[in-house]
Amino acid sequence: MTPPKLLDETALKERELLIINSAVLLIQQNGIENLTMDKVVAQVPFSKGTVYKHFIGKEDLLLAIGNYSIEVLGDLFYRAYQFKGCARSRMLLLNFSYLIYAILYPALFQCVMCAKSPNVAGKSSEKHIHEGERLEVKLMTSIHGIVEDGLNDNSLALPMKMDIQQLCFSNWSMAYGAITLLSGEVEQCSGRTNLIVERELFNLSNMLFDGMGWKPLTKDSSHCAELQIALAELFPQELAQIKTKGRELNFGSFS
Amino acid sequence: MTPPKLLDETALKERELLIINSAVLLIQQNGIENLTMDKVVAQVPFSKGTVYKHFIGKEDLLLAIGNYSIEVLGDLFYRAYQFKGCARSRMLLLNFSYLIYAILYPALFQCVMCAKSPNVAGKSSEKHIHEGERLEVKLMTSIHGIVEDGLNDNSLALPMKMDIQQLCFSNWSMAYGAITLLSGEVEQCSGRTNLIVERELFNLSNMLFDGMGWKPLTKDSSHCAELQIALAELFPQELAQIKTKGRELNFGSFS
DNA sequence: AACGTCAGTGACGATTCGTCACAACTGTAT
DNA sequence: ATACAGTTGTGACGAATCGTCACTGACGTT
Repeated sequence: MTPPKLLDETALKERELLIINSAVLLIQQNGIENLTMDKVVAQVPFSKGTVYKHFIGKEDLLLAIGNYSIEVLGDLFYRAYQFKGCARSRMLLLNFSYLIYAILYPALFQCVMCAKSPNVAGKSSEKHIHEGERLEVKLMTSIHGIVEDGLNDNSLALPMKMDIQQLCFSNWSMAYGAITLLSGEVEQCSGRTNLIVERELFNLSNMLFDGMGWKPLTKDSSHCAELQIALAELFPQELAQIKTKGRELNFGSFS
Repeated sequence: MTPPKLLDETALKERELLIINSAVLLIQQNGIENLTMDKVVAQVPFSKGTVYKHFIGKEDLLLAIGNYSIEVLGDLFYRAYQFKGCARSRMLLLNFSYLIYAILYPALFQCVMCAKSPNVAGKSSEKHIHEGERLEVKLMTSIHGIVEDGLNDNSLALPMKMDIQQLCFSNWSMAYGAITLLSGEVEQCSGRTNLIVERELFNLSNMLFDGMGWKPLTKDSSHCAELQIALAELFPQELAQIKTKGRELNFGSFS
């Protein structure tokens, strides 16, 4: 009585990924606001009905793209977490991996934010929502891990009755704010003149870490030189890709 | 030969405001993603053509709403700037006025972010874009003023070769990140459990100010008690309104 | 060969956007 | 009063998009 499964599970996954990649391409070309299901269908060797078998609507597709984006970011974070060096240096490195991500994949960066909005999540399938939650936990694990390393080697102590989660969030929201406001998607920020995103992220991170009392403090260490070396060693491909785009992480303006 | 101006300038402004307010109401009810020009037209005693005389498109209307929102926020900021007390306290107060704004007018808060996206600005009229820039400068003036006060009374010194604008931006992006991620519009943040936006904003602000070396440092002052008193004195109406919404700024969980 | 099930299709109705040809109005000149 | 010119207001319309559903075709079982 079990109805025969005529369709391969992996083939379905592959097709889903094909649709997602086509959509990402369209977003890169036309902007997220001009993404239409009709265009996606036209890009893909399936009909509209088939696409709607995978994604119950436009928002569901957007959420799936967001999930994919989080996965990409998660890999970058994990590499920063695993890198050598003291905890504070690695947290700075992680923040810069976030920046690299935002520069390299602006469309993906935008999709994550977009997928977080309640209107998107509200119209999405349970399946994709749960998958997103799973991926986010994985993402936070790297941040969590670095903070714990700092606590374990006594370079960091929990300040002002805060717990680990709060410290993680502090760093996250700071980096998020700086990158969001400066990394290009927001063009009309009046305070933007003369602000250089890599310099501000660097200063802001260090001020926050100093405020946490996370050793070695800025006055006792040359975090900038360290960071440049670590970036070059950990993300050589990504930095080259950024150069291809005509951009470059510039540390010349601050030392 | 001058063609007669049959329409009053102030009447036009009034009508524009009426359209904006109707749109804001619709956004509050249905969410920003379900705002349609047809619905706006239905809410308003004018025809579609007339509405399109004021706003060249949906995005232009959105930008105008964003401008209106910035104006509202600018008033709150200015009040924080003018309040008594030391500079650091007032900057903290300003950050909390931002939070009050986000809680009290979530639709407006969302519109500002939305209006910043390039797809909206790209489809808007020059007139509304310029007006937005003007309003933003006004907004930044309050932040700028508080930092300058801090520099003047020597409670703050520019750290690490940074200038005033960079310090302003640091505070702004930090507050922006924390409030955006926690103030409710973003529901699915995995790190969100057990995080209380007023507590995190308070801690994050103080850590950043400590990192800047902005006196009095946290260890030397009871910023929390001060803040509560200042908020009650400066924003009594707003706090009452927040209570009306079933929410309340809760300082019990941290002291 | 007949039948049942499932994948796949694309035409269709419903919405929404923004426009434009026309209607209505206002003030001035005759 | 009437004619007229310029301005303002209207809503029907075409184009674009969304998501659905009745249908087709392929495959396996009886």
